[in-house]
Amino acid sequence: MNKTREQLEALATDLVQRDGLSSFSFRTLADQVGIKSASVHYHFPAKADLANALIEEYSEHFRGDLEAISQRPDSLRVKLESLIAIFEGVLAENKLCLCGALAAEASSLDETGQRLLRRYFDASVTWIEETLEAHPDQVRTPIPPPQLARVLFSGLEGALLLDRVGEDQEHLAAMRALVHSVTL
Amino acid sequence: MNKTREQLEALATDLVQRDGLSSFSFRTLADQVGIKSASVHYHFPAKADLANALIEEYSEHFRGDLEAISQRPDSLRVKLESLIAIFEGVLAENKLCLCGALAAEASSLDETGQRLLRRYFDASVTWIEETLEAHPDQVRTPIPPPQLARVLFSGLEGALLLDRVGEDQEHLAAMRALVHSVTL
DNA sequence: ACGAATCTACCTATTGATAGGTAATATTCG
DNA sequence: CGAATATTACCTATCAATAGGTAGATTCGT
Repeated sequence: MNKTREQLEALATDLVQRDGLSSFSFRTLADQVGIKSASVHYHFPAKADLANALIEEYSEHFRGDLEAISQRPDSLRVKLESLIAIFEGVLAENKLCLCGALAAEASSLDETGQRLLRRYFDASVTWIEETLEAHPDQVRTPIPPPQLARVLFSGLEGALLLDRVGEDQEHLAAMRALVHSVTL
Repeated sequence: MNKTREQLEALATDLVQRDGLSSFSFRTLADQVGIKSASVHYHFPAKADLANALIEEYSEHFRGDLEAISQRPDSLRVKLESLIAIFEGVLAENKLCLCGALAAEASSLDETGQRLLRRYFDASVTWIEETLEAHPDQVRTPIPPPQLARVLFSGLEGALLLDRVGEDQEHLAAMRALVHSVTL
């Protein structure tokens, strides 16, 4: 049905994750999808609207992935490893987290976009926090869940950033070591 | 003597750390420094050359800060806290790490720029690693220094990214908690 | 027939970059 | 020393390309 809009979003998401929001134009998108740039403006009046749509879609999708992990009857360690696996998958495609990429370019977003970004980070950290609190017996560190959750999520975002310019996946691997040491 | 070039570099560094490399043009720089955009090209033939100069300067400066920390007769914990303080200073100015910001936009760099970025991250991680190894008795975690160093540095880079879009400094604060728990 | 989607055909502003020139400051060498 | 020669640090003027964006006509599915 709304195939064009979906194609545009998919393409734009990919490009943002690879090279950032300012690495492509409406013409880039139009050409690849096979329409004219004016038609892209029909779907997304301005570039900030496009960015906001991408953040919402990405957040929703990520939220779904996290819920899927929650549903499984795994140990805390396995759940956190599944979270890391998501980031490893992104890295395998030579991409960044969409929201991480946009956070570095936050001034190109409007107020709504920045709020959406904040909500994404908040939701992610909160999920980790709740996951930690759901398995209090499997946490093996004096760091309280709220702080540990923040260390884990910013660690993952940073590791993705560093591992992409680096040669191997040292940083995400180190995050695995951290998870291993703080879980039973 | 080379005041113009230095002004251009200082201004460009600031702008990259705030909004990324594509947030400003040679004209932006020229106007603020009071010369013509063509004259900016005299100092930096292309934008990638400017980026490379910025990375080199930033890396050198950061390297100096790290060496200053090494020189001081502090405990491991205090040394790592001094490292965090550097990042807190950057956040206080509403900026990102220059190299972190550029890493999100790595495709606008040339091969040299990407190598310089890699070298910056490598050097930083290596410094942490060596600092940890210099105080083996003060490390209180089973995570080996190489991995711990990577967790710490990607954590700091990520925390900066997240805390800047967020309202407070939750993530850098959490990094402090981590350092507190892994050092004696 | 109607509205959603796309088109043609623009516009204005800006981008990074180049060519060619100029005045002042250094450097080199008879 | 002092004349010849570079070099530094700018300038004006201009380029083709691209940016995001708009107005209004047209096509297409239901």
